[in-house]
Amino acid sequence: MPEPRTPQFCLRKQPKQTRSAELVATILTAAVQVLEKGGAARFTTARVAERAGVSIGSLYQYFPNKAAILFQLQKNEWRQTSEMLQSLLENAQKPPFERLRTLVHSFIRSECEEAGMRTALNDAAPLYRDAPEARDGRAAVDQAVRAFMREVLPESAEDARVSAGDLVMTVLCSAGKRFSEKTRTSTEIKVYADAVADMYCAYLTDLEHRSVGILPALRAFCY
Amino acid sequence: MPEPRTPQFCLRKQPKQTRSAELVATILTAAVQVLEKGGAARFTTARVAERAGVSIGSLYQYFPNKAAILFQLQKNEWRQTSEMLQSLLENAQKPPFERLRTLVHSFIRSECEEAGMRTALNDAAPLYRDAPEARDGRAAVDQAVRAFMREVLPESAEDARVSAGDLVMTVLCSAGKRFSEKTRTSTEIKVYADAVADMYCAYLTDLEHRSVGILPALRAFCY
Amino acid sequence: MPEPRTPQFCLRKQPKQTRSAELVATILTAAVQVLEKGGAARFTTARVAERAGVSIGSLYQYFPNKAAILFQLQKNEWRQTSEMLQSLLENAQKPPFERLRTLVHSFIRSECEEAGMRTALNDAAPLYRDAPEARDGRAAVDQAVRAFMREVLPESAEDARVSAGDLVMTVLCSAGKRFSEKTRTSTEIKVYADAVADMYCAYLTDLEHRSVGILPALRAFCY
Amino acid sequence: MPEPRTPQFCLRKQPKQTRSAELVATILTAAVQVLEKGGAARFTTARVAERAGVSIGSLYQYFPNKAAILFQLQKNEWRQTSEMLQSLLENAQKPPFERLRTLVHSFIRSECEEAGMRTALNDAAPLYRDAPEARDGRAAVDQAVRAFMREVLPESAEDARVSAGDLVMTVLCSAGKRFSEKTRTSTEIKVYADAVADMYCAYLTDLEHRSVGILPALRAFCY
DNA sequence: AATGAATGAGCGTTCATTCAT
DNA sequence: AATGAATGAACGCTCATTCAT
Repeated sequence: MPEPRTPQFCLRKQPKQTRSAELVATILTAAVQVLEKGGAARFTTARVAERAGVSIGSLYQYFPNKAAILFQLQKNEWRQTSEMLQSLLENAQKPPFERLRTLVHSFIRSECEEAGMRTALNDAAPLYRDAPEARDGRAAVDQAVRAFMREVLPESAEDARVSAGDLVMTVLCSAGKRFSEKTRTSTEIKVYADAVADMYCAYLTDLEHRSVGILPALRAFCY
Repeated sequence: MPEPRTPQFCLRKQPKQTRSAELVATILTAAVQVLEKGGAARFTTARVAERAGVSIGSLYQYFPNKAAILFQLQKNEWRQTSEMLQSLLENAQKPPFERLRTLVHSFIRSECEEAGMRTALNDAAPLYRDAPEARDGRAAVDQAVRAFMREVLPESAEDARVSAGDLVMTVLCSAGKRFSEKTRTSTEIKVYADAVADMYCAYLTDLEHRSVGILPALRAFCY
Repeated sequence: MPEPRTPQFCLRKQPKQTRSAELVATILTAAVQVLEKGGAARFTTARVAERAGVSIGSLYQYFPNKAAILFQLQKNEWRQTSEMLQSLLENAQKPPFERLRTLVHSFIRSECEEAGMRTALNDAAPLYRDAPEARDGRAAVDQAVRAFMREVLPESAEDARVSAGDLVMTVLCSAGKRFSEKTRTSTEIKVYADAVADMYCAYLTDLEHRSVGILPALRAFCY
Repeated sequence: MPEPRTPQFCLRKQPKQTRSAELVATILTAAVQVLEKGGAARFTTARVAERAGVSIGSLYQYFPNKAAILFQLQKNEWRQTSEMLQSLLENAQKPPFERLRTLVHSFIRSECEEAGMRTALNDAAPLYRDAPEARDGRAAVDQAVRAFMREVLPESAEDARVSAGDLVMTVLCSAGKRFSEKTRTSTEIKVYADAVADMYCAYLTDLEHRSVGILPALRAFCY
């Protein structure tokens, strides 16, 4: 069994002590600022350390390399987004499509709000993209999405539901990222989010109807 | 008199002579190989020159800087895709939605085929992203898309058509890019492309019906 | 918010610690040697670092760029010359013209002593010439010169004194530089310095006499 | 007898044919323009050739290297200046000191007029400075100066005259160069040139008087 | 634990000069 | 004679990472 290569992207030590945890937080905050200010190209460990008011040596005591900092940033983004999506999807108070619409709006708005940082983080993606831990964050969201899809597509086959859920999430992420590349007004965001939500609703409605055989005629139109 | 900022991303000399054109082609081919082999991070002018069997000086006689090479690669990609999309959209033989479906399939398949190079090219985007010439390639496609939308949404308002066309293209591009990040089997591609096409068809159908007032009931389902 | 153009010609860190100060001194000494040995054309950061027995990275930790090294050298020259000129001008023991003569001798001798380095430094001037800090060194000397001129030309108008002082200094600098371009014997130096001093004395004497109206006849000789 | 190292600074071929002579002239004119436009740092053979509308190959057929072009430029400057100085010095119509004053004015004005080019040429001096032919241009002027000095200092010893002449010329050149480093108004030029001329007149007058023993008292003032 | 000075491989780019055509 | 494509050594400079203190 080959020894796993040590310096990956994970934290060097689990910061149990409060002191350490604070330091990590400070560094990550500084990293965000550096990323926002100068973009991925100007993101250097020296700048992060300076901004954090910490020596480079200390920085390297908690992060094995530059990529690890960026990866941690990305993980935090994912966790945050993930929590938002979950809470919106599980809110049983509202009808499913209304929840979906809200989710689209929230997601896209949040993408636009931190566009600068996200673009920079995205530019830096090549540095941490290969991390195996990268997809761990998705599990929780995936589960919530699947549960949601069972509500919306009760009659469809399970694999159809899974793939529909994947498509919805993939499109949301990618289109959100693309859309937020430019600065957007509040109105632009609303219009775009509504269009995406409309598309989702039409798609999911159609999908369900097809599986229960209600609209064969409509489907024929596609060919 | 402010010095004209000559060296942007355009070619240094229009290669009129066959000799020059060949050299440019050789360099671009080498660039693709370097990009595929080592990704954006290992893409250096020296490596490109070496791979092309050309001195670094010769390389710089045709390209003003590294970004220009990448930009030229991107432009070629764009042109190629653009031509494909146009020819598929304008093919009046098939019904619109079938054309759309074919287009989605072709686009996503082509994205997946050169995934490695495209990903690397995308990683390098920060280097040429700000080029003013970057959006010139879209004009032709945009026009074809608008014409197509007039076929599909004859009753809708013009601005609704434009925004629907934008959404369709944005989603296609971004979702295609995202999807092709991983290696995909032919089946995965088909399933995914069908799902996207289904989504588009449902969306556009719904959009048109709404504007002619046929399906108010279906829309109510969304809330 | 325009990025503050940090890296000019000043030192990157004020070398507070002895360690740093020593390193800076080592680098500057090496720079002088490189300059003397190979002239401005062969003055490269790599050579300076190598000669200083220091990595190129270390060099750049203290100097933001090549020009900064040369500029520092120039500043040191200026400071040294400046101190010499001041002390000679203010020495109230000797009569003014004797002080002036001593000054000319000292200045020209010192120019000739380090001629090689000074010529090279001068050749490199285009690199740092535009520095705003370049003229700060002159203030102290200017003041001393003005005070001296008040002794020598007590009856002349203030602006005449200022312009006479400027002329004397300009001529001294430029003629000294030109003269020291070739290797000179001690005798040549003495002869030349005496000639310059004679010229100054004659000029200043004449100037003062003219303003007090003593020698109108002598002036007539000029036309 | 060792074969003289071929590629020095002289022209590659004496351009006997009109065609060649024209080409050389074209190149030199272009060189001046390149020098004026971009300074010494941007002075490249490629730019000169392009500006001259000539291939680099042709350029190298007439000039063995870059330095040779600059050297030729410098020689032309010298010849031009030289002719001006000679004609002014030899003009027997006016009294000597008036000629000298005119000369100073003309010289400094001409230095200021082409300041940009001259500064650039000076910056490039390290490239051609070592040419042995460099001092040939001075012979004619030196002779004219010596003749002039015999007029002004008829009673002085020959070597005193020579060294006075040298001083006058050295100071004129160097002070002119220094003075013309900044852009100057017509008034500034006049004031400065008059000051220099005054200095010369006072100096030469004093020198002559000293050698004929007229002003021992004045001389005493110097010590 | 914390520091930050030191390292040096590596990068993008220029330009004087040559030489096959 | 004229061309201009080709060369490649050399440059200035950055920055992730280490390690002696």
